[in-house]
Amino acid sequence: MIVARSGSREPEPVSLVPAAEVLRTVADPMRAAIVQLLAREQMCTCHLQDALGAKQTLVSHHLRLLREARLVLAEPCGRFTYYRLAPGAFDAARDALAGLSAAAASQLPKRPC
Amino acid sequence: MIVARSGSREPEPVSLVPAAEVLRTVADPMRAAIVQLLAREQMCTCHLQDALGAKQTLVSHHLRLLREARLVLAEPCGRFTYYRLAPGAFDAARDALAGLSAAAASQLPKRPC
DNA sequence: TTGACGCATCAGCCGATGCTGATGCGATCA
DNA sequence: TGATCGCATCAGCATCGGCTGATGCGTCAA
Repeated sequence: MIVARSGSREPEPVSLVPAAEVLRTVADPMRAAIVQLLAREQMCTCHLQDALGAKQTLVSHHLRLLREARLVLAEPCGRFTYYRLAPGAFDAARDALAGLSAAAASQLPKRPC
Repeated sequence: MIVARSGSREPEPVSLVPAAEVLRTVADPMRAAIVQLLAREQMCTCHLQDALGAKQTLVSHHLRLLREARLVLAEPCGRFTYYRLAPGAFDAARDALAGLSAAAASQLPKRPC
C-alpha cells in the first residue's frame, strides 16, 4: 500500500492532458481495432479492410487520423502502403494511465470544504 | 529487444477494445483535468469548479459521465459530494496501453500482400 | 498503352457530444 | 421556518466526428 507522504511534495503524476489527443484517437472502436491489429504485424490498407470488414474509404479515413496523431507510420511499398505503430507514440499515454491507476489504488486525502 | 517468436503463439496483448470507453471518457480535456485533480486528493464539486474555472452545471455534467463510466466514485458528505477515483478503473486501460507501447517498440513482421 | 488495382481525398449527411441557462431538490444555517 | 448553498437534471443549441458515395492519382500487369 502506498501512503501519501503528508507535508512533502508528492511525486507529480505524469500529466494526462498532453496525452489526451492520443487517448481520444485510440478511443474510437475502429481505430482501437486497427491499432490492435498493427500491434501484431505490419499490414497494408487492404489487409485492414478485410480484417475489419469495413469499406476502403472508411479505413483510409481512420488511418489518416492515426497518421495525423503520429500513432502510426505509413510506408509505401509498390502500390501498397504498409502501416506500423510509431515507436514511442504510446509511452506518454501509458505512463499517464499508470499514474492514474496507482493514484486510484491509494487512499488520498480529502481537501476540506 | 523483443523478437517475435515465429510460428508459436505470440503473447496476446491485452485487448484495447474493452478499454475504449474508458479511454474515450478520459480523453476529453476537462474530464482529463478532473481525473488529474482527483489523482492528487479527493475533492467536492465546488473545488473542481474553482480549480477548473468552469460553470457548476458543466462540471456536474462531466462528473456524471465519469460516474457512468465507473471511473470515479461519489460520496455524499453533508451537503457536499466528494469524488475520488474508482480503484482498478484504469488498470485495463493501463495494461492495454502498455501492450501497445511494447508492440510499437518492437520490430514486427510484415504480412505479405 | 490500357485496364485493373490500391489508396487517398472530397463533399455531404447525420447522430453524438460539449456547453448553456433554467429549474428542482435536499442539506444547512440564521 | 424561511433563506441560502451545493449539486443534479433537463431542454435546447451548436459543433464535432463517423460514415458514405464519388472521384482522382499512382502503380502494376496484360
